[in-house]
Order: sequence, then C-alpha cells, then structure tokens
Amino acid sequence: MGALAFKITAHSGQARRGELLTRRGLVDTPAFMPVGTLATVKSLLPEDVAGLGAQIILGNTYHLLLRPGTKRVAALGGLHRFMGWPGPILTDSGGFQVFSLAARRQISEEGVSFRSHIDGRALSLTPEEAVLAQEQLGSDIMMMLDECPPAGASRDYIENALCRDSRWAARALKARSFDAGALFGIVQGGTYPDLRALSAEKLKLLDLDGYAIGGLSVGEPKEVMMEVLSRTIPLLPQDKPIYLMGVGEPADLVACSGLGVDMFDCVLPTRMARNGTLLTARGRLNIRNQRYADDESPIEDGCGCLACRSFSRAYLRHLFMSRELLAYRLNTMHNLYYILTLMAGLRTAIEHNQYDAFSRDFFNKLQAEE
RNA sequence: GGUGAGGUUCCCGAGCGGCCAAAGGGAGCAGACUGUAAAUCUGCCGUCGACGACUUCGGAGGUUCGAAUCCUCCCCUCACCA
Repeated sequence: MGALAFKITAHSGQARRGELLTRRGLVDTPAFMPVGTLATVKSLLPEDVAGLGAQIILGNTYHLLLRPGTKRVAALGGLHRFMGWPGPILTDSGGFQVFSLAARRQISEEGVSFRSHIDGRALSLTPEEAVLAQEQLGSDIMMMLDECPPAGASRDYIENALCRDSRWAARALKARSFDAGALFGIVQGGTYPDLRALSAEKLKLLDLDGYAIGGLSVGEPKEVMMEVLSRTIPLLPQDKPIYLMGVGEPADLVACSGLGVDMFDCVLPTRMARNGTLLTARGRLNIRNQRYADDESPIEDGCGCLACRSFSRAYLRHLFMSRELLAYRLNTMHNLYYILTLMAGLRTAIEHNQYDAFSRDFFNKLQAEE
C-alpha cells in the first residue's frame, strides 16, 4: 500500500479511463509504455520520450542484471538517476527471457538458470532475486518472475507452469521490502479459458498491486488472443490496473483497450522504426520502398512529430538507406508519437463515452485504400 | 619501346575443360518484426511464353563430344624497366 494507487475516472463500454498514481508520478490510462530495455529507449533522449507523450517506460531486469549489473545501478543512484528519466519506470522481471531465451535456460521450482546471451556465463534468477534486482533498480512497478510458455505448449505444461507461477508470486511478495515499488502478478494459462481462470483465482488470493496478462501474442492467432482476453479480464479484480504484456500493434491497442486493458508495452513501434517500418493511420509504411525516393510529402499528413514537421519521405528514405543514425531517431520519434497520440485519443474518447465511435473510425481509416 | 600481371553478370571478386547462369561480398528490390540476443532477419537479384529454353565471362577466330576455363591474333587496363 502506498506504492501505487489506481482510480478509474470513466468508462465507455468495457473500456476504462483511469489514473495510475505511482510514487514517481501519474500515469493516465489506458497507457502505452515505450520499452527501454537497456536503460534507454533506443535512439532517444529521456526528454524526447517525455515530449512524445510517454508518462512511464519499461526497463528490463534480465538485461540490466547482465550489464551493467543492478547492484552497480543501485550504487549509482538507481535506474532513474542513471538514465536520466525521473518519471515512473516499470521493470520486467526476466520472465519474458524465460521464453525468448528458451534454448539457454532451465526452470526448476527454485527459479530459472540462464546462460548469458552476452558471454555465456551462468546466472540464476529466483523469484526473490528478481524482486531484489528490481528494487536495486529502484523500480516503481515490479513484475513477478513468471514463465511465459510458447503458443504451442501443451495444456499440462501450461497448467504446471501457471501453478508454479502462483507460488513464485507469493514468494515475490514475501521478498519485497516494505518501502519498495508496486508488484504486479502475471496471469498465464495459454489459450485455455479455464486455465486462465485458475491462474487468476490463485493470484487474486495474493495482495498484488496490479494484474498483468502474459503469454499472449506469442504466436497464437489474433482472434484467439482477443477471445482469451475478453474472457480473462472479467476474472480479475476490477479496481486494480490490468496490464496486457507485450502488445502494441495499433489495432491491438485500440481493440484491447475496448476490453478493459489499462496498460500496454511493446517493442514494436521502436523496433519497427529501426527496421524502416513507419506506423500511420492507414497502416504501415516501409520507408525503404523505392516509391518514396522522390516523395516530398511527410510520412503522414497532419502528423505533429518532429520527423513529419521537418522532413520529407524522400529525405527519411535517404537517411535510412544510408544507415545514417538520424534515421533511427526520427523513425522512432514518429512511431512512438503515433502510438502515444493514439492512446491519448483513446483516453479522450473513453472520457466522452465514445469508445465505439473512436474504434470504428480507427478501423475504417486503417481499411481505407492508400 | 621492353618485361610482367590482368580484363567475369550493376560494382568488388572467386572460378581456370563438363557438377557454371557462374562462389562470396556489396549495391538494389520486396517482405517480416507484438513483456528487445533485433540499426535485425528472410526472399529475390541475366532474359523469357520460366520444374524448361535462350543469351552471357574484353573482341574475332580456332582446338574439343563439350570452353569463362586451352591455342592464335587484336583491343584495353595496371605495375616495373627504358
């Protein structure tokens, strides 16, 4: 208590407009959290990130544990000071790396042992150590260590994992210091509604500050994801923030907000930016494409981001083709601006009880011919 | 003027009698990317009526069942000597 307060200020259908009050400031929800895995949102300055409209960012325990070390970050004054971001930070626990680095790790009741992807050295992460590392970082919202099973995992496997997750959640809570940040639990259960319910039941017994939904958008069809989500959200405490982990395609943000999700994070806008794909209301635009070589128009007419205000598609294409560093920065600014502006629009719509109209308009534009 | 090395598909560059439309880079073209091992990865990249055919390896001839690969002459580069 005290680490986090959440207040819902408006509803529009299932969609919720809320205010998440962390110990380092307010976050308006539904919120999108840009990912800054290694203590930086790649290519941007903290003031850029804030200027684009982000109120909270995500950092990563696993990566920072390996380099430069969470103990070192603590000695240097914590992650906020280290990276120059004074606002709220949510830290992932390393749970996703249990999934993405599956080939280099082993899971036991005690925890996870990894082979570092940098130098191959062995390291272990228990639920307690994950909390400790996040406390060393000075995290405002810590995530419990969990296992995120792949889409193809068997029912037995998923059930076994989620039961262990709930034990890990209890251990994480017990390990947390009294003055530490908030701690979220993570609901798993793959695409099985009853397993999702089981996971939610177990986690609800614990005094967690928020509930994340993990193990989605890991390869399952989109309709399945929406179906699972719509059946899982009602099972969670409605007075706590609900966080859909790893989801961030514009269409998903709109659709999932409509189901009641309050928080999102995703590498998609920043990674795509660095790979030359730009987000627009009409869909994706690959700036590498030949047809933009002589195009004097901005990425998107009417977009208020720095890249669109100042530069043409032709120039941005040139920068990207030349691998100029400015390309990554401008592309990232555009994509994050697009996403964060979309979230702001969504919040306003919910406040005015116009979620449906907003959503309809969004999908109509997306469908429209170029 | 002499001697030596060499001219390969957009570029660089392997190949040195058949398994070569020709390795490997680069460039180019297109696609993917959802709690970041990602400024990454994948595919295409001579032409066509395209599981086959046709035209290519400085030029022209020749040897051979068969040549980018061997021989002759010519053209052009580069290095060194005059």
